Amino acid sequence: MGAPKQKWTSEEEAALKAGVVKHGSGKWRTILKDPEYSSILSLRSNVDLKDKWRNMSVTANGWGSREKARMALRRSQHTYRSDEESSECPDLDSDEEEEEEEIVGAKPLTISNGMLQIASPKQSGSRLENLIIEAITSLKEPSGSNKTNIAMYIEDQYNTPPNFKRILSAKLKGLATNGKLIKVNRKYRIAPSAIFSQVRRNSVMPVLEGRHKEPVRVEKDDIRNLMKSQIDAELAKMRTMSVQEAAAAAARAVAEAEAAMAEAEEAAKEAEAAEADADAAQAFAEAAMTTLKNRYTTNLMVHG
DNA sequence: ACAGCAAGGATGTCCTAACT
DNA sequence: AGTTAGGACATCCTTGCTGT
Repeated sequence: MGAPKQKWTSEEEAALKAGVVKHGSGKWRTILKDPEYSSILSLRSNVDLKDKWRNMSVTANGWGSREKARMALRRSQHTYRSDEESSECPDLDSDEEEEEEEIVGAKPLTISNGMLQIASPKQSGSRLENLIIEAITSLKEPSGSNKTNIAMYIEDQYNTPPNFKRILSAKLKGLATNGKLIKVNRKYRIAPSAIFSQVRRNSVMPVLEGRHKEPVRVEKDDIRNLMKSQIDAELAKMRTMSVQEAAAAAARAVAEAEAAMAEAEEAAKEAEAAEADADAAQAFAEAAMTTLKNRYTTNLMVHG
């Protein structure tokens, strides 16, 4: 190779991490230009920053065989604590305790019939599509989330297979093609129809933000809280019911869920129609602007 | 056309296990 | 204990895409 390898110092890594926190991942040039980090990262290019960030993400989430071997060695020497949350990604500290926490906190994902599934009993059967939607929703990035951030989110939450990035790329491409995601500037946003089908699976209606061109965002925590409180209330009711009453209540719940689904479907159609309206309106506005500009220029030419 | 970025290939470095 | 082979990781480099 041409240039000799320059190992990253902890100071450089810290500057990179701080830069990403401040400007976001993908803004490598901006981070380099930031006077706060430019002196520390003066020997690095934007590509170096990108590569290092990639490596840091891999080290923090995807455990290579070297780490596995180390962990196996340690496992044989002492036992682990198992009640800690996994740390933030990417992790710069090579602190042993944090490494252990990540392994313990990771939720394994498995591939079955070409679909990515979570092996955790709570969420078994979840598909990669759902995870992607969850990631984009949770990241709450105004202009959408790029592939790296989506991958990092999922890898942070779940233990992913080694070829996860490739699977994710293919899935994102597929979702963008079939219209479930909208890709703008390498960033992905959720198409309204995808949100409604996601919500339908959760049997909860989202709060619509009116006829807006921006995709409707569903607050995951709101859904979770709503579902939990609803379930708690239902369970409390059911404890006091007879078998017949419980059966009747269940039938009513099914009917309500079906009605909600139909309503959601209708709302999805409306949202899509609204989007089309907005596009048409924008096209009209642009045409009007062009006409006005032309008239203005003609007037200028005629009247001086 | 140019700049900036992501993706992926190429290659040096490090680590571990096996062997002597 | 020293050496070596193989694998994994870290970094550099190239290419193609996208936006201005």
